[in-house]
Amino acid sequence: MGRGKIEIKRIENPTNRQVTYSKRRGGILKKARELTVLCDAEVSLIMFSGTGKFSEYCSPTTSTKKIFDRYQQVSGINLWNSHYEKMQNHLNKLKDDNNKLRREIRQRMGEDLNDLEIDELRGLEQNLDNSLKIVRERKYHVINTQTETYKKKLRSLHESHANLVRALEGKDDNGDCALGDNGGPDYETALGWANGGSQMFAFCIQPCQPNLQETSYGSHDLRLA
Amino acid sequence: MGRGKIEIKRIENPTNRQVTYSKRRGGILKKARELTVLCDAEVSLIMFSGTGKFSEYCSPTTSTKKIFDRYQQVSGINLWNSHYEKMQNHLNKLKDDNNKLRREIRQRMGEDLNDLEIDELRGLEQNLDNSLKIVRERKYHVINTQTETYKKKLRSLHESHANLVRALEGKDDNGDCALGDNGGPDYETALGWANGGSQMFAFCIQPCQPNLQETSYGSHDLRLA
DNA sequence: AACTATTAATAATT
DNA sequence: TAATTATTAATAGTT
Repeated sequence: MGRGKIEIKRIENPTNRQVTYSKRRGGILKKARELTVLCDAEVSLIMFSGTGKFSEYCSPTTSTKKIFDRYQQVSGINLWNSHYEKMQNHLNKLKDDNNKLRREIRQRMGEDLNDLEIDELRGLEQNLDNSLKIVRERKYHVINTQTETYKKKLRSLHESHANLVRALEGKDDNGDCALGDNGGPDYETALGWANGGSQMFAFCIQPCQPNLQETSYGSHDLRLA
Repeated sequence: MGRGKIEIKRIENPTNRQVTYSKRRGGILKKARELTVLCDAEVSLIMFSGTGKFSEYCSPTTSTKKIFDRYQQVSGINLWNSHYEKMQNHLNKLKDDNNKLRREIRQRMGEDLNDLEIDELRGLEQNLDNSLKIVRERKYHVINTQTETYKKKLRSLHESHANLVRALEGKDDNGDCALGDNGGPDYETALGWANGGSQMFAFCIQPCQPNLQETSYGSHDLRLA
């Protein structure tokens, strides 16, 4: 298509080459646009001339980035991987670790036991038994500590109350009370005991089927009970 | 260029559209090739038809990835960043999950209990207790199943032995024995019992401090004991 | 950059 | 679905 047929090989004359590039660039861009419109295709065309001049076309329904993403999906070539191979490996390792950890937790919850050999089962049993003892001990320790705290507060409250009664008995029968913020044991703190107490003794009530979710050990359910 | 001029607008007939796509795709690919050779340009052409069919051309002196990299340099649009960020976020989430899972396992092993509230402790205790029961049950089930298998094998062995003795008593005192592969209970299988047996009764010996590593529940240590 | 002779692409048809 | 062909579109060489 021109004044004569040409061989498809590099045009040696630089000026000619540049001119031809310019003309054909226009042509192929037009073709890309037409293909997009006529056939509602999505096209990305990127060109660099021999001198490094950059041109592109991208169908208006999409973006170069989207085309790239799609290109990867379809071609199976992951362009990011080479860039971020280490990260990808790290990611895969973490995923794998997570799966293993989840499996261990499931097994520690009595699920997924079918694959375990007898000695693995024995090990798990032994381990759970041991852990249970430690947790139980810790629980009693916490309960004792809290109980001690509440006892002290209660004692302090009693004392304070006794002082109050004594003070009132020493005064006239007028309802006015001179007691202000004297830095002594306050009622608010002492009353906090009521909440702590309900938690403290709640351990007697235990649901038949603990609803373990995430790492809450079903405490929310218990708290509501 | 055809039997008639056409308007550049979407071809409504799907078959026609598909045919035109196919033809023009070939045309534009050829144009891209020619531009590459004639003007030593670098060209990347990616096309998706309306039905999702994917085609591409890339100048042989380069690669799609190189074109993308160059495209970014020239256009200033960073195509990797958003991906990098996504990956980074994913990575962080996985790390976080990982830590939570590890913490849960530590707590299920009786470690790291200091941060737990009393009701969380109670939940954990309850959960461990429950899990222990399930694991124990499963262990007994496995032991029983194995025991039954070994019992059957033993019985079969005894029978086979008795038959052998009877056969020998009925024959002359010559050492020759006519017993061949008669498909009866074999000694190999029966002898396998010895190994199984050592595992079977090993559950009486339990180490004081189970060495839990990975998901092995210290079974390797036990196996060596 | 514009022109035009010529080839190349392709729309309609088979 | 794949060839054929009449026609338009692209463009090589020229101005």
